[in-house]
Amino acid sequence: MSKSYTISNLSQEFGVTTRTLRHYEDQGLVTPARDGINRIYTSRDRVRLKLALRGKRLGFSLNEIRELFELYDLASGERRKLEEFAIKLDRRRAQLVQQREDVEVMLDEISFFATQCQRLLAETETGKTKAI
Amino acid sequence: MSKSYTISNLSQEFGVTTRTLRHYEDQGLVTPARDGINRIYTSRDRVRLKLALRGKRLGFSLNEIRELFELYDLASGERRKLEEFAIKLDRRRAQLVQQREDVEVMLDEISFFATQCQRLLAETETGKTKAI
DNA sequence: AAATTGTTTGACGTTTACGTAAAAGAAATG
DNA sequence: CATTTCTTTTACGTAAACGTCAAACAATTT
Repeated sequence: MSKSYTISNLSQEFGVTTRTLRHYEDQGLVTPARDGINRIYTSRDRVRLKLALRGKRLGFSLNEIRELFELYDLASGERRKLEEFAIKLDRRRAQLVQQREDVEVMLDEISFFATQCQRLLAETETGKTKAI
Repeated sequence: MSKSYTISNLSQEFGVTTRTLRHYEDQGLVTPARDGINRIYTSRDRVRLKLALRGKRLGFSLNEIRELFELYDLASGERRKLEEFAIKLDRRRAQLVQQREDVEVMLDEISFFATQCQRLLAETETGKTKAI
């Protein structure tokens, strides 16, 4: 008897709208059961939602996320599927490595600007402005 | 006399369409000069394009990228602007830190799957399949 | 000169990821 | 019982980021 959630439960927990959750269902990212007419989300749905949102933050499309889920679900290994899987994985990995690099560079730049900014703010604060 | 580029030069170098470059101009990300009617991109445009594409890979919108460029251009420090700048920077930094975390987790997961995948592929290759 | 190639400016089309509104049913609460 | 509150489906709307013509002009190349 694992936990179950209503649509607003998950909506609130993850800070998304119920519309979003229904949309994700349309896109096959979550597959809640029904209590009569109402959606009942399982902890599996919750995990998927979490993964989906992380994917989103990384710029993956819902479609790509669904594909990843399908790959996660790949249980019995048909050779052909596995090969495709391996190729896709490698593409993703390369992409992520690039992204990690991007993030590092961007963080460096931002921290430079932040420093500059703090310095300038400090100056004006102590009245050390050039002109006045 | 720094280098200059045609639209197809940059288009090819960065693997984007000319339409994209024109679109980025519409959005104020690049500001090529003109040789008669034709666009002439400077190395400054090239740098901006590079930055823009990195921003895109990280999931920034063109609008956010433009805002960042405006911040880059912020030369004379009006106190108010600087404060807003600092706040925006901090939000971005938090976002990037989260993203870095996301990337790490995702890379871990992917490498796990890759390993599994390789193992399965190796098995089928050597005919060590369970049933047959 | 004719044809190809590269460029321009519109301008409408498309995909993604939801937003938003409407109408209606179910459940909780005063 | 009446009224919120939560939920449902249906369906049109929208913002972003280009795609995709079309028509026209300029510079090369044959």
